[in-house]
Amino acid sequence: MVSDTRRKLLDGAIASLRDNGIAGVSARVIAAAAGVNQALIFYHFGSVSELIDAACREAAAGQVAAYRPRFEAVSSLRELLVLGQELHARQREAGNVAVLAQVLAGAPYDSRLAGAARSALLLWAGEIESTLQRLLDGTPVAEVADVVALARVVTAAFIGIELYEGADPDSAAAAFAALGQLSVLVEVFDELGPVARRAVRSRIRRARGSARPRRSAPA
Amino acid sequence: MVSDTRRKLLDGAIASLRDNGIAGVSARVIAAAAGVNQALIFYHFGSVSELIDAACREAAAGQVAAYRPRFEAVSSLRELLVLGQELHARQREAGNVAVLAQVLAGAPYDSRLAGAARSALLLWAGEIESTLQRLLDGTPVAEVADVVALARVVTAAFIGIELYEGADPDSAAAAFAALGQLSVLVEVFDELGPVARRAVRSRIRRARGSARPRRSAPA
DNA sequence: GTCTATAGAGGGATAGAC
DNA sequence: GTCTATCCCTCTATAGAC
Repeated sequence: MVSDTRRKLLDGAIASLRDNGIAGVSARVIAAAAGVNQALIFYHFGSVSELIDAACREAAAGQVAAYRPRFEAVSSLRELLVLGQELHARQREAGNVAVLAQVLAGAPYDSRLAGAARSALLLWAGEIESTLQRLLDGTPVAEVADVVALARVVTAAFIGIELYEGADPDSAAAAFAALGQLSVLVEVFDELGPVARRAVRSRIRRARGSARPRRSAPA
Repeated sequence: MVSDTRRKLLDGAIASLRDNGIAGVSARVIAAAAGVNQALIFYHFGSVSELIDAACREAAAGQVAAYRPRFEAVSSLRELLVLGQELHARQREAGNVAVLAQVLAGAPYDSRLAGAARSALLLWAGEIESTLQRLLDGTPVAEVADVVALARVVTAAFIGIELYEGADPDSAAAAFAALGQLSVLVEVFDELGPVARRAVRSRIRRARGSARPRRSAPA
């Protein structure tokens, strides 16, 4: 059972990150958002970075768990996209993806943040990965695409769009629309069935000669 | 002609953003990197945000101009990807994409940074857009994809991968590999020619009924 | 245009009373 | 566990000498 103050601080950290950005968070800002004394951050978590680390891990785990049934209900790429758009829209209220983007921006300069970011990315990418695995299994696309890696591009693109949104909301909307178009393309491709499969196989044979071989799924 | 001090400050701002992140830059840090007195930032630019704004716009314009011939020489999606990977690798030295990611992270909380980020994104996305336009013109993919929007997803994905790299370098490499696989898919698709075209057209007709209509290119 | 010095706010972190 | 008070540092920005 997490004590009341710890709870408030974890929530306050996420709220501050969302409202002030990684450049605007501080012990005082977080404590004010949490409604507790500033010194308690150091008593309970040791430092601001450690608090953010804990808050980010917890929030990501909770969010991913909450969306798991939704991911499991998805039965096509376009449904996955719709889920992504909903997730993006909900960010206005909860802001968890925006928070992740902020932590990610700070990661290269703070090892605690890096750990938190890695943990959150793994959770989200894992969820996307198992969904893609299920959707693409046995399709021609699966022959050419490494699903693990694909899940990571999708995750990266999602975060990129989130950041894009902060600077240029209209363009971000257009980017989402384009993702939808790409998913249509993949679906059409899969509907081509054997024709596509043959073309893919012959292309891969050709590519093997000149390009580096396709990597197997990393750990 | 940009004065010597202004020049040093513009360079120092980019270097500091790259080395310290948006959360770690300050007038003192930038002045130290530039090797000039801290007070000169305010004399020449008015504020730290305004300096970053100017530096970011200038750097983006310079980088895009420098890469323009390379973009123009690209003749396939996979070549475009190779160019992207090279650009990504060069970031270890110049760090301009990482800088853009940092500015982007700060954009929602600072209108100056937002302007700088918008400007840089427009430049990069524009370059990618005209390249894609050239590569995809007349292909089946062009029938389903809005090139303007597509360029923005690619830009967003690129930035997302850059951030991903800061937290989890191995995964970022995997993400790049997946982009390569997607470009193979698109190429195979285009090689299918009339078959793909017919499938796309019929799919679009079906989609028009249930989904919202495809948007025309925004301004 | 460049410097020193400094005002005044806010930062992380700790000591010690309760 | 929580509080106040505080140390000492860094921050932006400006004033004023040169």
